[in-house]
Amino acid sequence: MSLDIDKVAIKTSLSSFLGSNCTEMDGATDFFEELAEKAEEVNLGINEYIFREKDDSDYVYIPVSGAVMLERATLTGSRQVFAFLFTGNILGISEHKNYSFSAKTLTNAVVIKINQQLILDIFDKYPAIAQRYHEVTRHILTLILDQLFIMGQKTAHQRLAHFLLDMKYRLGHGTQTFHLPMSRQDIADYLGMSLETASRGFSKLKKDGLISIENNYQITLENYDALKAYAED
Amino acid sequence: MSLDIDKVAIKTSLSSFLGSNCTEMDGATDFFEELAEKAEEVNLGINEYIFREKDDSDYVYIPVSGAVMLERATLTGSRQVFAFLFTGNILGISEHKNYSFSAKTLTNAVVIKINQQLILDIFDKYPAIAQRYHEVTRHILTLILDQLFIMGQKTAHQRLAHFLLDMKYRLGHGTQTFHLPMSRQDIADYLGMSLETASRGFSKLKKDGLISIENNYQITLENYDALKAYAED
DNA sequence: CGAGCCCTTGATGCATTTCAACGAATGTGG
DNA sequence: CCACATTCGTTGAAATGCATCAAGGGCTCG
Repeated sequence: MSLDIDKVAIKTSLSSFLGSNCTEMDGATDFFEELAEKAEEVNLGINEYIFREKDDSDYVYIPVSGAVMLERATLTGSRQVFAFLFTGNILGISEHKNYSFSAKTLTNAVVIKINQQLILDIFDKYPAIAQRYHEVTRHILTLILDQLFIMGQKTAHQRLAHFLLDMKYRLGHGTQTFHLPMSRQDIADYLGMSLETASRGFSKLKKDGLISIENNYQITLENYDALKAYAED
Repeated sequence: MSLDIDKVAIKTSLSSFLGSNCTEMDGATDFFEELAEKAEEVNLGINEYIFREKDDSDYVYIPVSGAVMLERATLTGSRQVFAFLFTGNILGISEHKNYSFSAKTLTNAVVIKINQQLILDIFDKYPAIAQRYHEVTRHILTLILDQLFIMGQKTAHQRLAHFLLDMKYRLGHGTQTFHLPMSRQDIADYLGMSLETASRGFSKLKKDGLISIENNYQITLENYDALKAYAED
């Protein structure tokens, strides 16, 4: 009965992105059954593209495990990273006809793949789900506004501090230690700085005793309050 | 019958933001009637706040005339401008319970004020309108992503060039000349640079023959293609 | 005509990028 | 199992872009 187990995983992921309170909504149970039936799981290796910019945006994806990066490349070879996504996040929700960025795995990953049209059809049956879906879109919009705010305001090192606080929140699972799945270059492209400046930022925060670093990717926040104070001016 | 004239203006603005094709949608006519009946027009002076960050986001606004700026202030007195909005744009659509930024007029302005709950109620009656409304939200999201992209990639002068191209598109009405309703400081806070850097950017573009400037605010693009090439690396 | 505001311009210092070299970790084939 | 190559991160030095400080100029409005 491995098929059923798959469907359980899909339902768990769906409810994690829709919010736990969603399971008590009218028609939510039916909705989960129907969507889980038609969604599919995809296994991906490291550094694989889930979709590319300007591809037809026919699908929405939800990572079950692993980490994903949203990026856009320029003509001249530079790159902007828009977001890092982990388990329970959602990709492609805000796209119209074509994706406006590429999605690339940072690790091996399993993602749920759902047809957009399927979701639109389901909205007609379950208006409460449609409402929740668009709340998620609006939430993403406020997250991007926050990111835009940070990009405009902060110095490079402060932006890095802010990034680490965000990663602690999303990857720390209640602890001060977490593993970064992305490279220094990825971080630099996310925060709008050079690789070297990102690296120097890590070194400075370490020297000041705000963080400690093991094997480049394992980070511990040694003084959460001080790091927060540093990030916020 | 000045009231009826007001309602015509409201309907015109609604259709301009919902897209002209929307008037041919099922139920659109009824929708316009109903919304225009319950919406109200507000007259505002220059430098007035339409709403402030953290106010209850009970209303959505659509400028009929004038220009509006979305901004967020920091504890330390600096400021990030998120967007400049003109006739037919919409404000507050993506907010959940509280606004995540303030909206302030740059000029005298007339805006249509619509209750959010009213819109939600109307969605139940006219699903096609709900669909279109959420398309607008998604479109706004892609615009902010573009802005984030620019903030990360470009040098200060290139960001300014990009800004001017955007303003030409939105304010030029097909010509190469347009009037900027915002100050150098507003532009600087939008593009994440100092007032002086913004000013130097204008001077440089003028010196290079890409633009000409009358009275500080009246801009003409003298060489659109060259400006575009400059903006895009 | 004068006051006040905004914009421009110059000079200086600092933050960040760029160029370059080195070091650590990982993987490969002999 | 050990050279070797490769990739990625760190660090230093030089150059550059931008912010800051400061002064002056042009509009606008009373």
